[in-house]
Amino acid sequence: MSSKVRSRNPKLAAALRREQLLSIAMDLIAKRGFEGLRFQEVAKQAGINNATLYYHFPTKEELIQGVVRHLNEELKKTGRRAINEPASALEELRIEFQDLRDLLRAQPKLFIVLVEFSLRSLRDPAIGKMEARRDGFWQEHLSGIVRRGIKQRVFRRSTDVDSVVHALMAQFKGIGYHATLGTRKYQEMDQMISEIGRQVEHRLTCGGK
Amino acid sequence: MSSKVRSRNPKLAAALRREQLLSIAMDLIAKRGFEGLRFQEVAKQAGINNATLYYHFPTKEELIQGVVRHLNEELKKTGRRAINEPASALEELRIEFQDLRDLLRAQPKLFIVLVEFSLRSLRDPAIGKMEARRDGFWQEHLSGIVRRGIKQRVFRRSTDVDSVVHALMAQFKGIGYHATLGTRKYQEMDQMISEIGRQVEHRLTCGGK
Amino acid sequence: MSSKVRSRNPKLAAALRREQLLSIAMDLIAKRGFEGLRFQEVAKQAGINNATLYYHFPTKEELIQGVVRHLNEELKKTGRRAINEPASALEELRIEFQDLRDLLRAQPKLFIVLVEFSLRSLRDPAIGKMEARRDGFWQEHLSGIVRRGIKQRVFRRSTDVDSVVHALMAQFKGIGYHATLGTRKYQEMDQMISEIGRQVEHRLTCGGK
Amino acid sequence: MSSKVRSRNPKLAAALRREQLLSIAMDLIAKRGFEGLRFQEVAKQAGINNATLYYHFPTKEELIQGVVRHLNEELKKTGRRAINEPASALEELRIEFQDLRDLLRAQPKLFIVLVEFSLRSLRDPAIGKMEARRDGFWQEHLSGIVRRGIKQRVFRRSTDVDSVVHALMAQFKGIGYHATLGTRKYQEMDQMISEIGRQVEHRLTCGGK
DNA sequence: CATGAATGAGAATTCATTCAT
DNA sequence: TATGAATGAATTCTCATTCAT
Repeated sequence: MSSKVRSRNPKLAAALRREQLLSIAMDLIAKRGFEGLRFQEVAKQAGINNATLYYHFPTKEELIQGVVRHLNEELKKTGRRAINEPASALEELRIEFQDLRDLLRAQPKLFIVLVEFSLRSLRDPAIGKMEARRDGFWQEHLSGIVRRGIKQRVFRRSTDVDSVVHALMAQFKGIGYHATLGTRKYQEMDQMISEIGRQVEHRLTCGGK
Repeated sequence: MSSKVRSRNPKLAAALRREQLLSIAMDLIAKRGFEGLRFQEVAKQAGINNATLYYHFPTKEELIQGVVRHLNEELKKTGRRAINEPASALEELRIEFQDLRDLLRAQPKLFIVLVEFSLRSLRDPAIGKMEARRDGFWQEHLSGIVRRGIKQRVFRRSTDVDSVVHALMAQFKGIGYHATLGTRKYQEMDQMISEIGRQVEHRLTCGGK
Repeated sequence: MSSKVRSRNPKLAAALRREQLLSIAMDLIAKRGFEGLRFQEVAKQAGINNATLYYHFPTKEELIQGVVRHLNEELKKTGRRAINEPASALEELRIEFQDLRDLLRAQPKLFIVLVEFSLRSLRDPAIGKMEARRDGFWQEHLSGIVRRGIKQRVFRRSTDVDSVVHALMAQFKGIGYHATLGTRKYQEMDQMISEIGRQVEHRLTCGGK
Repeated sequence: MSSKVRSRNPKLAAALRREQLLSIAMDLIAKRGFEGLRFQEVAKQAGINNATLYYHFPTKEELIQGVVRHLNEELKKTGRRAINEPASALEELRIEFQDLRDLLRAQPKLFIVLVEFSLRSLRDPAIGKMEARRDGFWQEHLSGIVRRGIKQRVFRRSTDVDSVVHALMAQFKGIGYHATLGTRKYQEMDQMISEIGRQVEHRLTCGGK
């Protein structure tokens, strides 16, 4: 089992094994919850010995922080669609919603783990920092879109960037949260996302206070 | 310490003690997380012996289910404002947002505990059932408002009730989630809530597809 | 529930309640084993409060000793058949076997409890004494039969009373033990008892060393 | 203390340690009873930590089942005398009695543990199965002897194999039971065993119904 | 890299017993 | 007699972590 990961390149092999271990750990967090993550269980599922896992991650804390980074990588992968220079900020925003919808279908686990980490961040400063950093990046990203929208005159001139961005973050989080921990029917989920998308667009593009 | 709860009426005293214990447990869940809830700690904070707590709640599971009920009671208390017959569904909706804002300020802990329970409901069927029930009631409540709004011609005739209600639930959840586990500045929070409120109103009241 | 036991005569009522409690305790020992006997469980099954049971039996040890006495009473009830002056010692012996067979069918629980007490007597001196006393009486009883048999010339003159009596005790115990904790088919049980009975008779009545 | 068990051969060392632990557990059952067996006590007597014992036996149940197997091994060791091709079935039977007598002197604890297990088998299905299996093997073994005796014309032709075998089992159990939990004088014990042996032989070898 | 064995510090739960009313 | 509430002392079991090989 463990031999499958070995290769001629030891550095690569080590990195692969790390990835494998982190992936197992993340799945376990999704399945059993943050506090349900057991060092022994990770090792067992990887087919290695308890103590060997300690070679890769000298403490549970480090394993967890590895999972956070692993999660961030996973989230980045989805955002790639945005690279193909979209026509307008509105387009960009729609892509954000689309990405969310896709990710919800493809990897619902991610959202559960995200919620687990949010809670953990309240108690674990190290996680808190990493979570704040991710939120910060995201906020920046969304701010960019909104600002571009205003500049492009696609969005109302009177738009309050910060409020809208926080609203968007809350809405995105809410969608992920409600979809994975509440409703679980795809159809309902899609209609809900579309509805929120329309609300946002409506408000951002129409005139008025 | 334990004597504070005693009174001439034993039934009342028992109920009060239960409330006290559940309140302590809920606070602990907010502070240390669901899995961080220690039976001993609850007893200690109540000033009673470990085993005495078992007299009141024969298992940890029962204590936890008690906390869910306690939480539901707390949530109901907030909704009372809605009783004073509001003028229209729009008014009702605004009250919902207002209630949310108030509760977020008054008892931010509740939202943390709510998230903890959502996660727990994935793994614990008993909690799952209770959570589904609460969500169901809430959905009904919001559906009523939206339907009344349509009947009153305050909301667009073409409104798809289910989508809107799920959108609202996701947004409310997102607000609580983002406000307690992300941003924590009151001003940002308020602006975010207002922004979402305006989006919703805009979409529900303006004509168009 | 508890009122059923009450009567005009308080002394009688108390005695009846004691009997009831001991009976419950004995059944519990049969069902769950000696160490499985729970003070709380006895109270619960009697429909009284934990603390009330302490009124009747100030300690668990006293409850247990009460059960031993209760068991002895039960055992005495069976022996009554022997009173009707049997013709000979052989007759008496046969009655012993018959009594055993009957008791095994009527109250198999007794034998389980007897075994429980034998084991307990190894560790609990108080029980040990009571058990030794019962065994002593029984030994006397059997010695009487054997001696009468010799005097009546029904049994071999060369019979060694002590050996035979101990053999009988071992056999009776073995029958109860094997029948309740091993075989449980009535037919097999009866044939086994008859076989042993024949062996004993054969040896006791035939000539030769 | 724990180092005494270590050796160059790790497999052997592990097996030895297991044996050591099981032996300690069996002694404790004999001394304190089945329910008096404390995981901690076993660990303490082995000079290892509580948790280390759990490394070897993941649950108390597994430890106990290990003890049953250990006990069976011990019992098998005694039966070896029978291998030296005895002259006749009568000889074989006498060897059985002799083995019993020897074992009673050499390892009286075994009998206590056997009784403990019989009782436990009433409540614990896993133990029940193991006990039934042992009894089954023993029954087969004794049946073989009796059948050979009939074929060899040493035992009465009209012998009912099943009854005799069950009678023998009950008698053997009774001897062990009475000798370890009742009488404890060697002389009385020996005479009792001889007496029963003579009864059995007499009945099996003499003619008559 | 890898492993088997070991450990200390908890954590939940049980139970006989006590006490005020 | 009877009860509800309380308690201390166990006891089983879990888990992150360490260490010799």
